[in-house]
Amino acid sequence: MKKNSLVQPAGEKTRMQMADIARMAGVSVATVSRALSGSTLVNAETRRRVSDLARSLNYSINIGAQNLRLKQNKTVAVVVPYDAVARQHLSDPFFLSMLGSLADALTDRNYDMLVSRVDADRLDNVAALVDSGRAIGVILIGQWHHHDQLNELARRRIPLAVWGAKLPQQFYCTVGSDNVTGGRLATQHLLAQGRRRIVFLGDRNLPEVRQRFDGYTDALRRKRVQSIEELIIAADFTVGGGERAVADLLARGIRFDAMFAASDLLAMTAINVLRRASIHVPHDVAIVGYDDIALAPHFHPPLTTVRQPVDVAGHALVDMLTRIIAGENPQSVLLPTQLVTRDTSI
Amino acid sequence: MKKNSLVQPAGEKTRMQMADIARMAGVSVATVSRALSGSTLVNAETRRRVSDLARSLNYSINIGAQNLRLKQNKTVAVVVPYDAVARQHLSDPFFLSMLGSLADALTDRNYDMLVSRVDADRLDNVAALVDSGRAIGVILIGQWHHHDQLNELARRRIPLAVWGAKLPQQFYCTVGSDNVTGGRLATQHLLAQGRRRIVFLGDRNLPEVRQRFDGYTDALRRKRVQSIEELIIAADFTVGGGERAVADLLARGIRFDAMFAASDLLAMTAINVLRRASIHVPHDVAIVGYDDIALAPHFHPPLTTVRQPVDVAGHALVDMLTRIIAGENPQSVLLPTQLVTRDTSI
DNA sequence: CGCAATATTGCAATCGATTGCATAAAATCC
DNA sequence: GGATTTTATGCAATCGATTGCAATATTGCG
Repeated sequence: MKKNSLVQPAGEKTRMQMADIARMAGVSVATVSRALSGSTLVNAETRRRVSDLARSLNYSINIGAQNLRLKQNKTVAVVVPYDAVARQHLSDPFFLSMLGSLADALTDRNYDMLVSRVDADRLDNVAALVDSGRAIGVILIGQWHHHDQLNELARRRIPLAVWGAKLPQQFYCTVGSDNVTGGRLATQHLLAQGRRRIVFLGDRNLPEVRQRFDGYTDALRRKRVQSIEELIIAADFTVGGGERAVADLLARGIRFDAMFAASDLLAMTAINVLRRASIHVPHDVAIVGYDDIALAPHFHPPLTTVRQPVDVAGHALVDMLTRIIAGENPQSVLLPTQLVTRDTSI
Repeated sequence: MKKNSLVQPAGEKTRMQMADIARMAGVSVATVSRALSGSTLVNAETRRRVSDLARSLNYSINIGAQNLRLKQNKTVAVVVPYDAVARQHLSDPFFLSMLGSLADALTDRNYDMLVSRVDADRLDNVAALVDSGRAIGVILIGQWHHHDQLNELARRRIPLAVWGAKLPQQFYCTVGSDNVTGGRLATQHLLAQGRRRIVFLGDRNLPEVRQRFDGYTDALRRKRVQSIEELIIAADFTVGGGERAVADLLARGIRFDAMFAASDLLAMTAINVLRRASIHVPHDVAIVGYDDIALAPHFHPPLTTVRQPVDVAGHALVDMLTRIIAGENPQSVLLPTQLVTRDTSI
């Protein structure tokens, strides 16, 4: 008889709402609202009756309306800058594990996770996520070389937590691993094996890689080993990029007896290229990667690498963001890195 | 003086809203609303003035309020069932690429993507995502063995699109690759190389793997090759699981000259274990994987595999979901698979 | 110039929830 | 028994937007 039953003969298109529960329970919406929130202002028996009814009808409070009324928001945007040119997707497994870690941390705190790919050249778009009330704050994975844009976001008071390196003149907060120490540990380990011609593989334009490189040069300096320009190789984080870089290195006939790669993916790619050239790892070339992704211990040979504590990272980022939202002014966090010695470097 | 200025001395805690723009522009909120939506009901000059003002103040319409009023919703939940016991995280790179593909497809259609890990044993929780208005529909990656729970969700009229296998007695819609053909292609390819003792590696309890296995047995039958029970090896999708399974296979001294693995990750793990046992790939054992993940062509040796068209998959899933939401009753989609011959099987 | 047609704008109801305040019913007290 | 307190419920305003309808300002036409 009602319009509803005509519009959608197959079933209830229109979602259940509080007024429906109220009518069926013979009470007002106010009472339903109170009952469902467990208020003691409503009679215990009524409360139970309403709750049971709501449950049996699979009713869930409309979050949008609730958020509007309460001026609250339990959604965090997780942004992965996306290089439209390089199609640098979510390709690195490290990002995936990071996403998993964030999902865990946010779920723990009862936040929803809105995942957004944003064009790296238009990072100002992330402000709209907050300005429009879609999210209460932003966690950004992939600092890359967007320092200035991130500072601009912070200036606009967008609650923002970034996974990356702590830099001078930085007005946004980061959580990152101790890249300098990580780079130093990796390099010292290789030096301790008697290696002297150690390749550094990675794109130093990226702050995190730059810091790992600083650790590398620091380790060399401490050991009074001359740093060799031709062993410093630029390679982006893509598989193809690493492949080209190492192949090129071989083609140029440059001798080296070890390599420190800025990511496990790069290290693995390098190992594969070397193997194709009949260069034995670790006998001819010892290799240390960075990240300790899930695949690292199962690679052949199992990969020596510097572990970034991903599981801690998610919680640290969420923690930082909630504190920023609460009006605090937290310091950037440096998580400890740790050398994991396996078979590519013995 | 106001309470706000005490709570948040640094700046404007309260977000800009339409009323603010209206006051500053000297018009009513109605006019602002119309101006920002580009309505011709408002004078062109006023429209421009209001738009400019809004832009210069970084104002964005509150999506929550807008959705409430318009009874619309542009958020899709992407759910990855999470096995609390096995800690089967988002570990497989294939899932990651799938997530990327979905992000692309949803962004194209101007949808937001809410990513949710849900306990695999409590899949009924995903209904709440829709019932509460958080999302307008659900895309689920990881059918696993949750057939019944998924049917139950469909029965409750939750708009749902699943990546997985099409099964009998299925009331939800799936997009998946043609697993049977994929399995057959892989096996026929190995048979064509003269291999006869072909290991099948994978967990046949999972529908997709089961179908790949059906393709495997079908190829054997067509070629009148006896299927050998001891070559059928159970292995879950984790790295550790594959490692144990293959090591166990070797320990039991079972002879084999080829292997069809249900995922690239399994294939790679297997290759590493074999190499450690000095078994040469592809000379001693030819291997074909499944998925064609980004790493596959860069592995050593480059991996022969069956490609699942991930890029198409995202659009297909989003397409299916929007059609379900529009009240249509789409058929499950079977995407073509394709053998990619590389070096592990020559 | 007067009236109709048209172009702009604002008022107020609405979306689905929450909550202060008023009120009705029941319980308690003197 | 009547007054007062306590308990339970409902009314109506509110959150920040959209839009039908009414009202006003402007223009065109004879």
